Amino acid sequence: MADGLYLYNMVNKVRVRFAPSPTGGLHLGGVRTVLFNYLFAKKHGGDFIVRVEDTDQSRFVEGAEDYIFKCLHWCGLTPDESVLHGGEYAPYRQSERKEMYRQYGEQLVKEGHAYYAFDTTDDLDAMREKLKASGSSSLQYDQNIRMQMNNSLRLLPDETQALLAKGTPYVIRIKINANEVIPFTDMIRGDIEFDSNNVDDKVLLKADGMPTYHLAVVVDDYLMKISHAFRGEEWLPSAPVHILLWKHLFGLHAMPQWAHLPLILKPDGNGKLSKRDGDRLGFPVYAMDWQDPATKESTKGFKEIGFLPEAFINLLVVLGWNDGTEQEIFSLDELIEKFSIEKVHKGGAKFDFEKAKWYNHEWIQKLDVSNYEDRVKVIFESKGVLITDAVYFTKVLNLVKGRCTLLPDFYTQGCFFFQPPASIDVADIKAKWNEPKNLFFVELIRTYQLTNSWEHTELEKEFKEIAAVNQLKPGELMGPLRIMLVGGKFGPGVFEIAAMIGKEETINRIENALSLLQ
RNA sequence: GCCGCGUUGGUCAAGGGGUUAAGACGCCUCCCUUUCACGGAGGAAUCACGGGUUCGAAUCCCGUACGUGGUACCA
Repeated sequence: MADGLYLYNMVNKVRVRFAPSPTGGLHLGGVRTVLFNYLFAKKHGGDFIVRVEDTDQSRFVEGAEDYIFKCLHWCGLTPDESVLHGGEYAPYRQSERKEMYRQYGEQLVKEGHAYYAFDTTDDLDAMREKLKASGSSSLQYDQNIRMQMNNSLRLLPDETQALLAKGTPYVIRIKINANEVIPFTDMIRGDIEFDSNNVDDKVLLKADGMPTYHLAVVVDDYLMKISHAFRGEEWLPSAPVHILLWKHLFGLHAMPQWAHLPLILKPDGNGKLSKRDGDRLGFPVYAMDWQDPATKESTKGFKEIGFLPEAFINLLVVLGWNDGTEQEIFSLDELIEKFSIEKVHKGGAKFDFEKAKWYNHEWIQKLDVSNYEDRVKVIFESKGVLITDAVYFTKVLNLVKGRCTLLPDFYTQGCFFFQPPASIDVADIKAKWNEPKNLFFVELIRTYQLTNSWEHTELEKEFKEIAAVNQLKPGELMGPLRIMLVGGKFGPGVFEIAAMIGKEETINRIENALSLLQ
């Protein structure tokens, strides 16, 4: 795609928006849309606006709006303007802008680009049944059918006025002209053309006085001076309606540049990734834990299962974008520098949870533990391990971080530094246990009690000396020692563990295990 | 059904007329490690299909198939 494509709109400040509906948890795809918006804005020194699209009162969910802002905050994607952050184009909640939309709807009617429609739900159902029965290829309310319907196009002006005066419920529909080509340029997909004969007369203003998405998005993008509009691919089919609305209302020259983002697909099959797929396959789909206030059903989030925000952002951005090099790990600052909308793919990408975890593992290694030790501490304390020595805690985290993929792994990999193992795999030791080994450990305890240097190299040296004297292979003894100290075959070097937990604790654990072996 | 969009290993993908068709995740083998990981070295595995255009096509064109999105007074 040519670099100059979207440049003409760069004369004005870049302003982008994320426009969520407060209807539930924030989906991966939603966060990625935010991310692409945010990166584009920041790269070009622009503003990132969050506008709440709550025009469908029947789908409104209490708490969802607040939750969305919490997710954005966790991801580090802070809006410049929003319901929460204020801004000169307030209000940023569409329900509070309700009155603004009607005048544009009326204007369109006055200018002949829209009309009043009085059809009831039953009328519409009947129309579709009729069309289906007649074998029509389209079931839409469009130019072919509108003159048979109950609207101001077919009715006499007097009849329309009478209905209006009576307070008959009505909607405003856009009037799509026949035989028109509606072209537009998408920043990702290039030139696209729609035939107006395939576009239906969409409802613009609902009977309850609220705008539909189609009217609201155009009016608000204009009023909020949006320069570039990114949204999911599912919006592509309704783009012609928006283009026409821009043409009639504000002029095409003022229209933002569009980019329709590819979808995030389920790992198996090809459909759009849904919350259900996550439940079924065992991974989260929402950014953070979400509980539906009505059903009380709760859903796990990436944050809560132990993802770092840096990793979450990283794994999302590469789902449909990369900078053309081999680089895979990007910080937010690097992304702002390197992101380009033209490099976003056209096709959808299947979500791969294994790779997602790999990103988190990489970020755990890359970041200093100070970035996440507070969160890890909460995990330890939730399991009943109180952290009293912060320095010791940090040391442990550094020792085990290499083997951690998700934050809770720090607990499984490090809990034995704070308390004796909950269970010891005695059976594993017993399999090859004999009296000489028993005597070795008795002697090891005696030696360790007398040693004055409690340092891992020294402990290892003494351990091997005793083994040599007793003509035993150290390798056959280190396994048992590890199990005595940590409970199983995992964790860092045994002597490092012994050095960390200290003389008294080491000896206690060996003695305890020996008694279990009797 | 109609309309739109898409299609490089199992997955994410680079590549846009001439390449041994990068790299990553996952998988397998080996090395390192007397644990588990990390790390290192290898390996298996890909251009949806059919026609063109061309000296030459994963790359350009046309079909087909498949997938997916839309087809609401939902966004």
